Amino acid sequence: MVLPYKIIEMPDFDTVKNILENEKNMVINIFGLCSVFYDGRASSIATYSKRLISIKPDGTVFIHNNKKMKPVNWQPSGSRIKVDINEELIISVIRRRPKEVLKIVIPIAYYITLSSLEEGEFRLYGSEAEMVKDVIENPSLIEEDFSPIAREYNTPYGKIDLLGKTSRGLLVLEFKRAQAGLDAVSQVKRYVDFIRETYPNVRGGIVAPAISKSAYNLLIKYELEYFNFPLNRKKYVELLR
Amino acid sequence: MVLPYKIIEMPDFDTVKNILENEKNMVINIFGLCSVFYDGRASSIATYSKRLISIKPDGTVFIHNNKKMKPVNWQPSGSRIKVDINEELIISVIRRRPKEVLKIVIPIAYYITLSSLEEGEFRLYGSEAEMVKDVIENPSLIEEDFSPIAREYNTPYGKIDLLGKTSRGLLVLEFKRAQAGLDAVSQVKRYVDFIRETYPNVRGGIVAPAISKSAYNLLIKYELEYFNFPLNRKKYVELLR
DNA sequence: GTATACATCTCGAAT
DNA sequence: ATTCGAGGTGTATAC
Repeated sequence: MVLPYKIIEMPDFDTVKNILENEKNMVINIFGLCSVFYDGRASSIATYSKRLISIKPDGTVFIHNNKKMKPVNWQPSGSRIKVDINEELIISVIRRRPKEVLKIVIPIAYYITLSSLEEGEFRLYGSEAEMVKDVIENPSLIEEDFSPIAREYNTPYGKIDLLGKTSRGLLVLEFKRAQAGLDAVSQVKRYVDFIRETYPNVRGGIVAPAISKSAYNLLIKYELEYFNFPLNRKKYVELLR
Repeated sequence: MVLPYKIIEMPDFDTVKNILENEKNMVINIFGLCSVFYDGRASSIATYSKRLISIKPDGTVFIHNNKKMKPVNWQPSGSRIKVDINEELIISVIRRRPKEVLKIVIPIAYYITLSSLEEGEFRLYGSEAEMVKDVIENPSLIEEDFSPIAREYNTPYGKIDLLGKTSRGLLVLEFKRAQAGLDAVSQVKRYVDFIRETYPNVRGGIVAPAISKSAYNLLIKYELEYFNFPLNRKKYVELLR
């Protein structure tokens, strides 16, 4: 039986270089002392410290320290990897668009692991798209005579989540899966202003399980409306059993 | 010399449980077959697949598959970890606020690594805050007679990056380190509308290295202004040498 | 390619 | 504890 992993402790630089250049289907983790230089959308310097470097077959690279979710440095998928050996091991990760370079300088590698990860099957429940779907399937959740016209309706100033009408005219709806903030109010305002240019009889509203105090104040100032719509989580929890 | 890591291949469940409960200063990586159930802000199911689980001392947990930057599942720092052994190894990661639970079910663990990662020193150059600083130090970059009054000036509808005045009245400035979009325009609009309520003689503008076409159109519609301000990257690149 | 908005966004700062 | 906005946001999607 072939094991789905390989581990090399205290590898020399040639071994690491060889692995990085030839193992194209494994996720590679290197634990070592390293300094990291980034230049692209911004620039950064991370001085020598013990960090964990992960490299995926699709060109994703990230470097973690001992805290938090966010890597210290990274490069998204599609990046190209180059390895050089000097006094130290140097891994360069290059991205074309936007043009950016990550340079990882490694004086000591404590171990390197190769693991044959899979993509796996994954399902997520409770997205904004599902909220919109729920409303389309049951429009009276919004107003008794609400009837949807278009989903993701395009305007020059952004896409309307759901455009519909009632006996009182058009209704522009912006959905938020969590508490709505100022940005959500500004979105609806942009859409309603645009629609109103050609169709004066239009209202706008936010559909969300909650709204921040100042967002609500702004909403009122703009003469928009708030539709409280608690995400029905129960049905998703059922699926997890 | 004590090595800054430990690796156990094909560990039994008791060994993994013991490590997770007692090794409080190491970053722990487990490569194994696992299924993952998440319920909290949303819900998700990841069926059995070979994935890499990382656990940091601060309670951060993330689970990667073989592609992309984003973990399949995760839990941010501050989460509490509980380990149970049944037929399978079950790692529960619990967060209080918001209330959410991640359940990792592991029938086979191929290896577990413990690595003593450090926080390290890190500096980032090229943030929006630096742009604002540059303008404050050299206000004529905006307009000949521009003079800053307040940074991060608070309004009920968000914070103004930089409030200043010229001979023509007040000037509200919103900075963007990259290309400005519709959202940036909406921000300035909110701030200018508010200031105008008490001080009619006010203009608003976006300071950015670029602006999208539709954002520019909206800017004009709102009678706001665009100040082209290319981020001077050269000085940061110098620092990387 | 460009742009727009979502995200279990994460994270820090300020109230 | 809440809320706001920045972020090297990443990611998918539509044009």
